[in-house]
Amino acid sequence: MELHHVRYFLVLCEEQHFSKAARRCGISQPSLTNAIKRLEQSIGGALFQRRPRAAPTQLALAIKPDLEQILISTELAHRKAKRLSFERNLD
Amino acid sequence: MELHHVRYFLVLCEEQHFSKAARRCGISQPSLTNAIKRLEQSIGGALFQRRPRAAPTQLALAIKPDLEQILISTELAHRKAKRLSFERNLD
DNA sequence: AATGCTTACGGGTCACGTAATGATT
DNA sequence: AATCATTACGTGACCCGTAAGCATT
Repeated sequence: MELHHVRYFLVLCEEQHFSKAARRCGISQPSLTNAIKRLEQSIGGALFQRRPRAAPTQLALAIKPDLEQILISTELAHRKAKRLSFERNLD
Repeated sequence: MELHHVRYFLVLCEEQHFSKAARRCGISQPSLTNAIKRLEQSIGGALFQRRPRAAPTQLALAIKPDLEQILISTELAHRKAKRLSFERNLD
C-alpha cells in the first residue's frame, strides 16, 4: 500500500466512476484500473463493485476514513517539511 | 514522499548509521543511500549529517513525530483492511 | 452502437544488488 | 589499513499511456 494508491482510492470513492476519477487524478483510465487492482491485491479483497457502477464495497467504506486521515496527515507533514527546509536554506 | 521512504527514514533516525539501518530494513547500504537522497530531494533539504555520524538534522527531528504517526496509522489501517477482507471472504 | 472497465503491449523511471570509488579516522 | 557512505552500472518491477478487447445497456 503506497500513498498514491490511497489518493486514487479516495477519488474513486467520490466519483464512483473510473473514467471521471482518472481524469481528476490526471492519469488514464487503464492506469487507474491497474492502481486499484494493486491496492486490492495488497489488501486481499475487492474495494469496488464494477457494475453497474464503481461503488465502494463495505470493506472500502470501512477503511475510507482511516485512509482520508492518513492522506491529510501526509500532506500536512510534507508541506511542513518543505516549509522548514526553505526557511533553513535562508540562513 | 512515499511510505517506504518514511520507514527507512525512521529506522535511520534510530540507528544513526547507514549500514546498520540498511540491515534492519532488509536492503543494501547503497539502496538506503538512494532512498534517503530521494526523500531529501522531495522535501528540499538535508535530513542527515553524514559525518562523523548519520545524525538527524533539526529538520529531520522536527518532522520525525509526524512521520512516526503516519507510519503507525498506515500499518493499523492496512492490518484492519486485511482483517476485514479475510473475514468477508469467509462468507 | 455506445459506454465503461479490463487486458495487452511498449517505454520511462525507480528500487535494488554488487562492485568500485571516495572520504574520514 | 579500516570503516563508512557514495557513485557506477546492470536487472527487474512498477507506473504510465495508447490501442485493442470484452461486457453491459
